[in-house]
Amino acid sequence: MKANNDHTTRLIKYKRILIQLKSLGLERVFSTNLGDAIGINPTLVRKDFSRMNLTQGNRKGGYNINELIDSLNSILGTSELQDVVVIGCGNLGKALIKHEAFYKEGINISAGFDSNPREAELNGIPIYPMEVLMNYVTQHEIRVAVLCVPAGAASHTRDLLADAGIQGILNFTPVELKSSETLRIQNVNICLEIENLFFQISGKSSRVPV
Amino acid sequence: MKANNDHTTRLIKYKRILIQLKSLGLERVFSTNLGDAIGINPTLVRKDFSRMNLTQGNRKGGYNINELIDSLNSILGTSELQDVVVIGCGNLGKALIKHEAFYKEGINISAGFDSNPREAELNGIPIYPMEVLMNYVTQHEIRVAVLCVPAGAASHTRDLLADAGIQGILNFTPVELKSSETLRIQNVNICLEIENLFFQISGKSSRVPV
DNA sequence: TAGATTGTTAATCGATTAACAATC
DNA sequence: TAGATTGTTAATCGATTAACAATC
Repeated sequence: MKANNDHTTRLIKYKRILIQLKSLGLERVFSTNLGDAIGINPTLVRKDFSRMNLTQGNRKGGYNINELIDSLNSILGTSELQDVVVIGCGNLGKALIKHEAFYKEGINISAGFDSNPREAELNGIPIYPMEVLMNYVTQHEIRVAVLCVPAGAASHTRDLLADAGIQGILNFTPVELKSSETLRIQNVNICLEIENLFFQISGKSSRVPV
Repeated sequence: MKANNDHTTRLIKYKRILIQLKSLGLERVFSTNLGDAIGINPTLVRKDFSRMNLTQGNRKGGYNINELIDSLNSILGTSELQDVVVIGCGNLGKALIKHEAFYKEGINISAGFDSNPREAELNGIPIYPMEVLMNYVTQHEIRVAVLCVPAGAASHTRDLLADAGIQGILNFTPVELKSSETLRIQNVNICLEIENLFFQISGKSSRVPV
């Protein structure tokens, strides 16, 4: 599970680096280059490629960047726009809706939902009341939601989303939600990350024996 | 590194669960309870406690919650407010500054910085131009920054923060920054997490052999 | 050809878990 | 005491890395 996740994350990173290298005019790349770029051992790069069955490297000239990008696209899914909805349009939800950088990276926020919408749209993206969520999600075949509701509403909203047929949630609430068979959850706990940072830099972390 | 990170994350989670259990009136807790709560094996809970040298469980009655919280506090650092600054006051930066939930969890946003501030304060939190960053950070002994600048400014701002003596960065830009000896970086790449979710639910992830 | 890089097997490393004696 | 739970050692598991034959 965790491993698979790490593995996937690396594949996505390879793809991004490759697109950048391509835009710089490069045509071929070595496992060492990719390893350097994402901070891992080149052997692991080759192992990753081998694991995804694209044994297409040339034992002299490395990998063809275009072919590699194609392979990664076919494995990771298209590089076209992927629709998500934002649930909870408070400060954070609104910021994500207005955040233009997502679009550039292939993510399209198709609508926002709020139990009590203060505006009808933001940057041209419609904001609907929660009541129409189920309908909207079904009609537009939305599979992924970004959860930005207050902590108190997290668990209840998770269930709503599950009922509506959502399959993946990026969870920004401080309530840690657990993945199930049909609903995959990625928790982003900002406070926990900050607390973690404070601990790491406190020097106390080295006291914990390895 | 990764391991240590996971270990720390678990310690923080224990602490939070324990505080909640305490607020419910509980006084003692078993390793099984904590394991259930954060979704891990109870042996790992005991191992974690053992690793941090608080062998204080009672072989019949489990652990005393108060003692456990005290121990965790002394290891993780105080539970008092911890000051951070937000760098980059665009949509996301502003949202974090206005996000009141941080305060409840012991995190105090002490100021915001922007290369071109549009307002002097938000929710009573002052917004300063980048020029005064170094001075402010030194004077207020700020050690952790939350980075919300545009992708193009990420790397440059990282260097600025390092020069100013910042020791930890929570990085919300899509540019993956690397930790150094003196500057620890926690990357939160929203687009990557979403892309990961889409892959996980696509069913293709199971094609990748384990 | 000689040199370089891949793909893959075997070795290592570290984290998690099982098992169980200690003991409350 | 008998039963239950801890603390810790040994076993397992999986991910990463080293080594190296294959080959361009």
